[in-house]
Amino acid sequence: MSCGTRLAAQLRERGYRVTAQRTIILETIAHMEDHISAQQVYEGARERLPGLNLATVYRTVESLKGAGMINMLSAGGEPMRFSLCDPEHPHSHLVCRKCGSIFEVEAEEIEAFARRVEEATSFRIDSVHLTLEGLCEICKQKPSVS
Amino acid sequence: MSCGTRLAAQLRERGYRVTAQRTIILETIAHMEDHISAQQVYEGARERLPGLNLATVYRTVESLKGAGMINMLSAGGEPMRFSLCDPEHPHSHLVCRKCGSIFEVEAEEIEAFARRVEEATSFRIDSVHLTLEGLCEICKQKPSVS
DNA sequence: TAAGTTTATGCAAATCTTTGCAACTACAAA
DNA sequence: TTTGTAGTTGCAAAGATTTGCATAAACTTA
Repeated sequence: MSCGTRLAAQLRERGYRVTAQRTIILETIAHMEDHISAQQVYEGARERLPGLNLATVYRTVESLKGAGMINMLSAGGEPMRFSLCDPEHPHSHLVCRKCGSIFEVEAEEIEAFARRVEEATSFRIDSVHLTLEGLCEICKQKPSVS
Repeated sequence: MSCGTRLAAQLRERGYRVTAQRTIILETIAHMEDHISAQQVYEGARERLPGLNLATVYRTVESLKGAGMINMLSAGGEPMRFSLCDPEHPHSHLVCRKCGSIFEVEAEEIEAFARRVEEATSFRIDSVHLTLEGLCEICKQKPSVS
């Protein structure tokens, strides 16, 4: 079973229709190393699906997030970025608000926290999103605020 | 010492200049009950400072976040919302992705997690942001995806 | 308190993201 | 297969957010 097929099955399983757009957008995100922006997803996916529209990219990532298949990350000021979910290794993001670099941090205990909240409230939580913002080692050297 | 004066002192202390715009925007956010959008901050603040520009609101909330004085919350799809920080009661947000309702959840342990990450890495973390997205009690009744 | 330096603001334009609507397509059921 | 229905997409327009640049204001130092 190919990577694309598996992802498609997962999509369908969660009640979403499997379309060429969704499949290709998902694969585009899956194959990129880093967290990528809507524009990058658009450009990458369009090589395989020329008629693709940017609005569809936005709507699709929204659906994919709803299906719990991707993560969305909005680092202060910068446009939103996406990456494939890895349920085995939940992680949070460490973002430098000066240079924009992004690091991933293991965060299983955050998942545990979410499960406790889920039990304590009547919510069904299907997406956990922790971002730690600050200054990276390099940027914190130089003072200057703004 | 009035509320505004205290906030202004806090701003200056952290290296930011105290301007009428910043003071009024901060007070506007402080006096609102809920998390409010840029547009609402703009409208509220403009009653006291008619010449105010929306771009200034955006730049100011960015600074205020940098100063650790406000929280920013982007609930799936909806525009960004802001609220005053309460260092005594760090909290995370529980957002329903269907009806958009927002609840606050105590989250001191998340702060503790951030402090550990800060020790383990070379980052200086000055803003912690946890959002739990899902379906609230009411919305999780009705099935239907999209 | 006046001058000088640096940062913040307003304005307009650019970018990023969402939305309304009509045409299209996936999937279920016949 | 064919048909019916509901969910998706493309397109264009609207809405949200950021940015460049010239001017104005805040803070520092004398």
